[in-house]
Amino acid sequence: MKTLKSIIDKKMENREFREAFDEYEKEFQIAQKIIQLRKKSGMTQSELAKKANTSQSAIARLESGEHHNITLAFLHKVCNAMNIIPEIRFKKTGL
Amino acid sequence: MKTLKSIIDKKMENREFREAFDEYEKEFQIAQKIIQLRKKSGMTQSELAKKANTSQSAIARLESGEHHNITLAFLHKVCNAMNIIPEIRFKKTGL
DNA sequence: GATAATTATATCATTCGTGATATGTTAGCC
DNA sequence: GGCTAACATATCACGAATGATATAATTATC
Repeated sequence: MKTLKSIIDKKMENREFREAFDEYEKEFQIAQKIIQLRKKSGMTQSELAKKANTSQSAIARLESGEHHNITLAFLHKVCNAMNIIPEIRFKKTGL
Repeated sequence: MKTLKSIIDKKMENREFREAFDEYEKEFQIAQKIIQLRKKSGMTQSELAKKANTSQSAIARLESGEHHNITLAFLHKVCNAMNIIPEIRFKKTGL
């Protein structure tokens, strides 16, 4: 029986796919976190955009998690508008 | 007497300058960390570049800390080549 | 000091993220 | 239903990061 999991597991054996998937997941997590933080601060996308000197569409794009190539400058800018500081830590992988 | 610190402190009163400075410092920290991790793994810039599918000049640029607009994708790529995962955490500022 | 290895800097083309605007979609409210 | 607010999506110009290459500068080794 071909479950979705079995298909993904098979794909995961491929290094490129695995890395792309992991990266995508991380960006998605960032997107989710941004949404969470924005709602907690009680702002709409437009309000946050204005405070961060950007556009509502840019915020929507960030929160969509589709583009996994955001710049650190942009992330900082958005976070600053929410009184948040994004910190980066470097951890060893399992390998 | 005009010390360097007094001049910087004065500039720090300006919001834009302060944010730019803070951001610059963070990028510089990332750059330093990358250098540290690369040396610990015993690779040259060229070796790391090859492993990360980029160029030696790109690694040098990253490590120089001059460009504070690196993309997360690029950071991930370089880190992956060192078996490192960059994690992002969101912290509240003092305000 | 010469030579080689490593890193820094410069330049250019290309790709891609961002800003901006407009428009589509959805959900809630009257 | 119509209306409004909030969010999603599309498109385009522009600027900036990246890839690539070459070359200068630095460091290490002899």
